This record gives sequence, structure tokens and C-alpha cells, in this order.
Amino acid sequence: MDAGRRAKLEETTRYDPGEVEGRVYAGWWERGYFTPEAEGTAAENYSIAIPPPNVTGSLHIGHGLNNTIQDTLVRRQRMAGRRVKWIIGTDHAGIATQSVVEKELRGEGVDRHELGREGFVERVWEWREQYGGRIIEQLKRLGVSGDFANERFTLDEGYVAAVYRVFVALYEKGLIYRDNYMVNWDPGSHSAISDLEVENREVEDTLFSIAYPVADSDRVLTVATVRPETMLADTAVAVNPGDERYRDLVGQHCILPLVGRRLPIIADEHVDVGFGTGALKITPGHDPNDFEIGRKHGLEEISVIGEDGRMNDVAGSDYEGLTAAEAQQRVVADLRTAGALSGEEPYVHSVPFSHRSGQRIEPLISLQWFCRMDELAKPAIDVVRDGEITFTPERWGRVYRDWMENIRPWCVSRQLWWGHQLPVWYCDHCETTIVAEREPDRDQCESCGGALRRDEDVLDTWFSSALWPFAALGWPEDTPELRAFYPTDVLSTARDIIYLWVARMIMSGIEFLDEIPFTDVYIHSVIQAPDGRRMSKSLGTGIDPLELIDSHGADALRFGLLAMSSSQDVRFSEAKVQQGRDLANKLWNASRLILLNAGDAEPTPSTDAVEDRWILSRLERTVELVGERLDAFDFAHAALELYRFVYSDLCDWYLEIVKPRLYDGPEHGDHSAAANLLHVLGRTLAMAHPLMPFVTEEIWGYMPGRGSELIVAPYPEADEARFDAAAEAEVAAAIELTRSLRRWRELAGVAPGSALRARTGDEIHPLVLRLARIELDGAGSDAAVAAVGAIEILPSADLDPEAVAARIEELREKLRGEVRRAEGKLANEKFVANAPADVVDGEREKLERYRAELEELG
RNA sequence: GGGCGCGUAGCUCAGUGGGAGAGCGUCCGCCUCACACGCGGAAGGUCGCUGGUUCGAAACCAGCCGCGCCCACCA
Repeated sequence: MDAGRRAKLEETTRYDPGEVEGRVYAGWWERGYFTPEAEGTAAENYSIAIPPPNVTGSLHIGHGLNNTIQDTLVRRQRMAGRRVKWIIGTDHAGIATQSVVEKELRGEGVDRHELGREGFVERVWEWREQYGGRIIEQLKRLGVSGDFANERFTLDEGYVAAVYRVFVALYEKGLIYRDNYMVNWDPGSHSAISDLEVENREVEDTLFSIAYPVADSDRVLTVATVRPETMLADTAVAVNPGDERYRDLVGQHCILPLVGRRLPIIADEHVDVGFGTGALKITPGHDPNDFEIGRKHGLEEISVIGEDGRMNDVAGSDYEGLTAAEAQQRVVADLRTAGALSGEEPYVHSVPFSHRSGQRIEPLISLQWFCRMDELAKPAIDVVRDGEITFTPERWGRVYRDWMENIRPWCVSRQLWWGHQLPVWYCDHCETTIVAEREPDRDQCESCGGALRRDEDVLDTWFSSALWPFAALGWPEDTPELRAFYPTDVLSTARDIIYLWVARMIMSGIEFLDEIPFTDVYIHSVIQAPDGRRMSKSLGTGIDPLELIDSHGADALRFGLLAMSSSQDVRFSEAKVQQGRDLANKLWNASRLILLNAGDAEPTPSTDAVEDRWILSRLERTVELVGERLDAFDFAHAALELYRFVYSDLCDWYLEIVKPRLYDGPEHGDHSAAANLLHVLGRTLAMAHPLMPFVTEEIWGYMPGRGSELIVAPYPEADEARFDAAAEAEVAAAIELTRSLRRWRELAGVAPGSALRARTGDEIHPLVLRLARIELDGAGSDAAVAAVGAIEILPSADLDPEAVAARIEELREKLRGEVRRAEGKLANEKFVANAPADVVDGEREKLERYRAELEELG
């Protein structure tokens, strides 16, 4: 270490992440550690595909956790010597991005239609050029060691080719088709959306009862609805086939009020006899259930609400042009006038809303593209059932399977401009549909010469995301990257996109590469606001990870997030981040102590003293445990075990024990303590690096004998030869005795600075005497005032006799309690008879020990 | 309606059959020559409730109470 470095180490008494992180990260970047050679096989290499964040996104706490997890996994494998590729990129995020740019345009007073499709899309690309890299830069501040040099985007040229290859293949297989079908129409984004993008919310509406007169009869059928305006599109009334009340009416007709249309009265099991009057109006054009009933019974499908959310001409001149809400008022008023409104009451029920725009879904029949999923799902269910893909925690595997077993067709077309435009062309003249990866050479129909028109729609964003693990590696080209890194190893994500994304990646991976895209799916915690609410910007409950990095450092945030994560949802706790900051600082200062006193020592394990063997044993056990926890995706315990080792074993005990040897050893030519400390520190830094990369790399830079930068130094494997149960037992006993003595001193009112006179017949480890400030005073003839373990405390001016007496009585009482407990247990014949022998023996030993200690106290 | 998860110290959470734990917070004492982002010590819990299984239950089973999430076509 040169003088300048040494001076810096000497004067920096607090670890300063702000000064370190940018510099260290730049070093990794310049040396290209994040980009592996595309060689070898996927089995020997390690790869993870990042859940590509939306280009519109900014880093939130969930990204913070998920990317810390992935970086921890990736760094560990890189240190373990594997070629590691962490695929990085962003998602074009159709609706989200289009909305952002539309909003920006509106600010300029421009409607996207004024720009036209081409102009608008160009504008979005410009936006992406300018702002799309933000979240990527934010990931770097977290310490993400991903392959940024080969960043991908779901609208890259090659990626688009993959999307079209898949679309065409599924079309040719008959799985993708175009149909007039009921869809979730989102008036907000003015597009159809998939079932998964719909969320149901409890809403209070009014339930209206309407009387439908039966034709050629004086009877009426009263139906109930929360959407009276849709009655204009009714094409039947249904009753339950088992309902005695209406049995005779089935097959007859009733007359639709206001419209006068004759509606068949049909029987269908779906109708609940107990609800309302047991008669249900059927509106196949505007209700998903009614749609299915309608298709089953071959009913006419009438649409009165258009994609603009307004009543169309079919609704009749009285209503045409009104919004659905306006039409509702008008219909209710008209029904009342006609005397057909027989009741209205408040009604709470669940209503679909768009997850994208937040607006209430308008169910409509629309001509859309769909993908049939059941056939694709089958093998994807099998691979999870057979354990080829493992979910952690495993309950998510069951959730996955439940959904997959009941999977429904997926509406993949979206009425947007930003995205993968469908590779579909129509000839309006001869009604030919051309589905092709590349635009037809001629813009004329081959069969009739008519003009070709391309489908205006784009694909659901998740259609392209589903291809991410292989399309991001260059598929459908046979690239070296694909060969070296597909399939990937782990997919880490939050549970909310298991269906939207994880399931679809598994299906597409199997379908197109004939191989599962990853072997492990880790579903991490959702981090809630400290008050238990959802974290969100709009609620004002969001916590900005970048601010936490600014104030505590990236390592602190990483540690905190890992430590608070769990197999369930957790509340954000800044205390855990502070714990991480404290740990970084502790590592830094422990390292200063070691490095500044190491002299010429080189890292070499020492087994000279029992405490040396003890710390080596503790270290290797920690290495083993942390490794196991990481293997099990149990990051919290890995982090906390690391913390415990550094604070307790290494700093509180070992460093304090060996300080005299560290300071004075060199005078006697003994460098063993320094050498051992360097060895332990080196392994500790390596073990901690995947979790806390910055501080560990920074300290590593001061280590003598380092071979490379820490990011590519070997990751420690537990050396079981260093496990030493005897040393552990001996030092543990000494520690326990030290703590007893300290406790005793404190309660007996002995001043912290003063030494306590004592004597003992046993051999006591010097660490006890020093750390508990005990002065052995020969045999002495004074009567002992107390005994703590094998140590007899001798009278001195420092002792407060009353406190001592009280302390002794307290100890006695505690021991008596323990004796009673053990005696009671052993007196229970059934316990002695039924409990395992070692448990019973253990109780006997305890009883003897407590009795002996009680004896000593008199 | 179905399913999943949770209820343990003031707070956030570990602990899943043999003597209730951690971090933070609180209290007491220490600027002890690595670190006050520190060191030493302490207090603090009918482990949601009720039954059951067991020699033994915070843990296993059942029921109940409370909270959260997911799925679902009762208008």
C-alpha cells in the first residue's frame, strides 16, 4: 500500500458510498466484466433475462428489490467462474408509451391524428431516444452488472422479426385467428384489452327492474339490470329451465319496451332462480355472459354502443349520439313514462375496469385477433408438474397450474399505433387475408389484382414480451448468444405478472425452441408502504430508491431490500436499509483496523491459537450457510447471517480478542494474527460481494495479494476441513463466561473502568480476563463475595455490597426456577418414557448443572 | 362463490414439535488508541381466540375472529 492510499485509509473513518460507487462501477464497466464471451453451452454458462422495464418507467422499490436479487445471483455465479450473461433491455410498453407521448402532444395542442400514424410513431421513437434510457441509467446506480453493451428493445429490428415469425407460425398452425367476439373494450386507451388487463372493483350502482310484457298475454316478465341502456340491444329473456313459474312461457315471446321488438323467452341453466324474479334479460352485444348464452342459443347479436362509447344508430334516433351514461338516464326516464320501470334500488357489485386507463370496461363485440391457448398450455403445465421448472415459493406453481388449466383465448390485437403492427394484409376486393413475415412485394393482390391494405392494429405488448428470453438473444437467427445462453437459469419477478408474462414465456419457449426458457421462477415479495398500503406514486406512498441510494448508499439499499424480503409481502422498513449502511461502515472500519496494522503480512490462515481456529470455523460455517440460503433464494437469511458474522463473530469477539496480538505481535516476529485477519477479511469480502458489491470491491482494492478485482475473484466455497467443533465450544464457553461477568459487574454496580479482583482454580482464557476486566489476585485468603462460573469474585472497594447481595439472590432465584422446571419434566413418567433419549439425557444434565451452580452460590 | 397468505416484544419481521429470537426503538453506562453509522448492559411477549392431537404445541389438526391478495359470468 503506498503512502497516499494509506493516508486515505487512515483518515476515512466513515465509509463514503457517494465517493466510491461511481468510480468503482466505471472500473467494472471499462474492463468489460458485464459482457461475457458467447461461447460454451447454456448448461455450463449462467444467464438471466431481466424483466424488461417499460421505457416509460422509472426505478421504483420493486425494481430495486428484483434487480438486487438478480444481481446477487449473477455476481455469485460470475465469481464462481461461469460465463454469465444478464440480458438487459426495455419493453416498448404499447399503451403506456403511447399515452405518454399523446399527453406530451396534447400539451402542444396537437392530436396524434393530425400527425398521422407515421408521424406519430416517429415522434414516439424520438421520445424514446431522449427519455427511454432513464431507467437503464438508474439500474446502473444500483450496481446492476448486466450486459448493457448488448441492450435490447422489444421493437428492435431483429426483435420485430421474431415477433412476426411467431405470429405467422401460430396463424399457420391455426392457433391465431380473427373473430367477431366479445372483448373488453377500454374507452380510455380506445382499444380492446385482454382479460388479464381487467381488474374488478366493487361499485355501487342502481339495480333497475323493468317489466317486459309477454306477447299475447297479460303477464309480464320483470327483469333486473344495472345497465338499462343496454336493453335497446336485448334479443331474448332467459329463465331457468327448472323454474316452475315460467315453464309455460319458454318458447313464447315478450315485447321489449321502448323498442317493441319481439324477444324469445328461452331457458338456460345460467339463470339463477333465486336472483330477483328469476328472469334475465339477454344482451349478447354488451354483456359477456349474455354473449355466451346468445351464441349457445343462436341469438341475434345487436350492438347499440360503439367503440367511441356513444350510442350508435341502431339504438334509435332518440338515443344516437348520447354517451352510455346519458343514454341510461334517458332510457330510465322513458321507461318511467311508459310505466315499465317497476323498481330501483342501490346495488353493490363488482365491475370491470381497465388496468391501463382506469376506465370502466365497455364489453363490446368486436372484430379482433385471438390466440387459442389450450394447446400451448398443455406442455407448459407438464414441465411445472414434472419439476423441470420450479417455482419458489412453491405455492405459485399451483397458482400457475390452476390458471393454465382453465386458460382462455387471448385477444392479441390492440387499436394503437405504437407497437408491432400486425403482419396482416387484406384484399378488400376478393376478401383474401395474407399473413406473412414480410410485407408482400407488390401492393396488389396476387389473385385479383386488388389493392392490399395492411391491418391497422398492433399486437398486445405481452405478445412480444413472451419471446424475451430467446428473442433478446437474437432468435430466430441462430446466434452464438442463443446457443450459449438459452435456456436461461432463473427468472425473478413479482407475482402480478405470472400469467401475463411468465406463463407465456414458458409456452412460447417450449413451442418455438422446444426448450423451457428457465429452470427456476423466483417470485419475490411485494414491498408495501410502511403503513401497509400499496406503494404508489398516486397514493403518495412511493419511496424512491434513488433517494435511498443518495442518502445511504447502494449497498445499504441492496442489503436492506434483501434483508426485508421474504416469502410473503412485507412493509418497507428504512431501518433495514440503515442496517445495511451500518454493515458497510462496519466492514470498512474493521478493514481499516486490519489493513493498517497488517504490516507485511500476507493473507494466511493461522491455527496457532484457539481463537484463530474458532474464527476460521465460524467463517466457513457462515460461508456454507450463506451459500445454502442463496441457493434456496432465501436472501433475507443470507443477508442477516452475513451481518451477524461480521458484527458478532468477527468484530465484537475476534477482533477484540486478537488486538493485543495484532498490535504487539510484530515486535516479537509474530504476524499470525494479521495474516489470519487478512485471510478472514478476504473471504468475508468475497462472500459479501454479491450482496454489497461496492464497499467490498473498494476494500478489496487495499488487500495485499489480491489476484484480480473482486467482481471476478473466486467465490468462497465452505472449507469443511476448517470446521472445528472443539474450538467453537471452547471459545463459546469463554464468551459466555465473559458475558456473565460483564452482566454481573453491571448489576453489582462496578465502574466500567475498574478491574475486578478475582481468583480461580480453573484455567481461564485470557480473553475473558481482559474483556471482562478481571484481575486474578493469586490465592488470597479473602472470602469470595460471589462466584461467576469458575471465577470467585473477591471483595474490593468498588463493590456495592447490597447490589452484590441482590444480584446473587437474583441468580439463585433464576437457578431455582430452572431446577424446578427440569425436575418437573423428569418427574413426568410419560416424558421419560416417550421422549427421545437424548432429550431426556439433556434434561438430566441441565438439572445437575443447575443444582451444582446453586450449590456454589450457597 | 372458490383459492392463497398473514396475525409472535412498542415497530418491522425471523422462528414450523423439546428451555420465546433479530434489527430498530426504549432505558442505563461508556467519546475504551477500527467504527458514536460505535461499545457494554438491561427492560419488554397470556406467540389472535377456542377446542383437539401429543409425554411435550408459537409450531400439527379443526372451528372461530381480524387483515391482505388472487381467481370467478348471479343480472
